Amino acid sequence: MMPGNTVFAQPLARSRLHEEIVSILQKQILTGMLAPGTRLPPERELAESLQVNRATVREALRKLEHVELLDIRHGDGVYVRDYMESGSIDLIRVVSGMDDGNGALLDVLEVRRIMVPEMARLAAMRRSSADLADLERIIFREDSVVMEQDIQVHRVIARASGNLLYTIMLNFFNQLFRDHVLLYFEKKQNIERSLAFHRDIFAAIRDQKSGEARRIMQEVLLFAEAAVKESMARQP
Amino acid sequence: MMPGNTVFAQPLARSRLHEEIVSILQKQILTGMLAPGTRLPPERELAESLQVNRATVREALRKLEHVELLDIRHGDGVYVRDYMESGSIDLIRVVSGMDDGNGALLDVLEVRRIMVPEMARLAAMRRSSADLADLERIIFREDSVVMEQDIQVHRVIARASGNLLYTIMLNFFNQLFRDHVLLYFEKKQNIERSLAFHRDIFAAIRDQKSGEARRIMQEVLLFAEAAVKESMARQP
DNA sequence: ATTGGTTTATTGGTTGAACCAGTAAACCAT
DNA sequence: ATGGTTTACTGGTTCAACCAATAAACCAAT
Repeated sequence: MMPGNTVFAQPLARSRLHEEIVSILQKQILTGMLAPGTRLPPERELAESLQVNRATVREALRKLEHVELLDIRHGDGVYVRDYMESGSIDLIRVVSGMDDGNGALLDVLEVRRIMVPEMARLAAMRRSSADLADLERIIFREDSVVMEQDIQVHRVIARASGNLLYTIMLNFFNQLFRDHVLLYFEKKQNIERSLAFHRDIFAAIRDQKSGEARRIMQEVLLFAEAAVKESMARQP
Repeated sequence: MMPGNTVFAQPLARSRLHEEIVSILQKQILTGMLAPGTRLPPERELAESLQVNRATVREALRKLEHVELLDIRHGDGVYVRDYMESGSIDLIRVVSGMDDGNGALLDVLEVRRIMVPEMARLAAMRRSSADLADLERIIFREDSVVMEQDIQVHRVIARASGNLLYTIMLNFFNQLFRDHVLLYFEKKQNIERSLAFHRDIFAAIRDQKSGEARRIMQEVLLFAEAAVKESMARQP
């Protein structure tokens, strides 16, 4: 893969104004500065105190409503909800991005360690011949970058599991650990570990050996997890 | 519990205008009517064709951006993303609410069957004495409604697992199956099943028998799952 | 022919000032 | 005490602009 592209890899998305407001309020809610049940100032006041238009404030409040951090009641007001009662996984992204957010990342790793092997097991049981063909095409292609190959392998396995939620959660994991994955595939030994994994999981899924698929997935996850934790320790 | 409250149980939330727009676009994207990569008309045109103000359109588009169904690019335009690449669990809610949405609900049940017993196992291992006290207080209280009791039991177990993601996903499950849970606790035999479950899981967690906690949780989940599937078959 | 800078039309982002619509609290009549 | 009415406040929506980023067309220099 192309080395040294860490600087201009991302388009450095300039934050939009309403996203700034989201960050400010998010932080205050998650740190408890704004306790659950608290009633926020009216939109008009918020807009004035933030020196911003009311429409901009509204777009920010809307986002916080979507992640169930706020309760917006027409004619009444805006109330802070208890984030421990939220059912929005997006909250994890927010918490992960905070100062001591690595704890949340460890939580995600723990859940992934349980879910993804099970996903592989189901995939081995349920895979169609089309799934198998996709997997083979992805794995036995010389020109491709291993990292992209790896992501696609997981994606096809998720699809083969026949469970939409697995696909979505896999995407969620990939997004969350995007930076760590980039680092992971810098090391030659990790790349070789992945290639071996691709070979083995393909065989297991081809032969519909569900237990073995599960085991293979679990092993590679533990391996990758150790690498992630190590890089987290270095760059907190 | 109070019977016959099915009519006025919910405040029949009148949909806000921007939510209507969200529904319309969501449907078109998830059914493939709007294919990934498609560029939406400019906000101004959308507003005109929907006979609605641009600010209202924007709040709708914002929501769809949050669930990763749209990609909004300043100065460029609004593009439809591939929902199979979304990492937003909220999508499941949307899919579940569609015509053939029960498939998605079955997917969620399948994941829950894997995750929640593991959550109980961790809770038994990690529970603090405060967690245990909470659990005891909730379970051995005569005046409470069993359904609320049950939800709180699960909530404390999630908290005791020490993993924030479990708490959030549990909330997600509860919200998704809210209606089914209501039906579930109409039946006397189900209530008794839950009371026995509370007793057993409490003992397992108290004695920190993690394997047993896991097994007990798994059994009650399978039991409840069967009931949910049955009621799904009756009321699709 | 390619590169790099400039212009321009288009599109999302933000603003200000209104008005509509739902809520809760105070108030009043019964 | 109960039920209906008024009122002040708050979120929801609208309208009409202007700001800012993008892409495409264009142009100039190499």
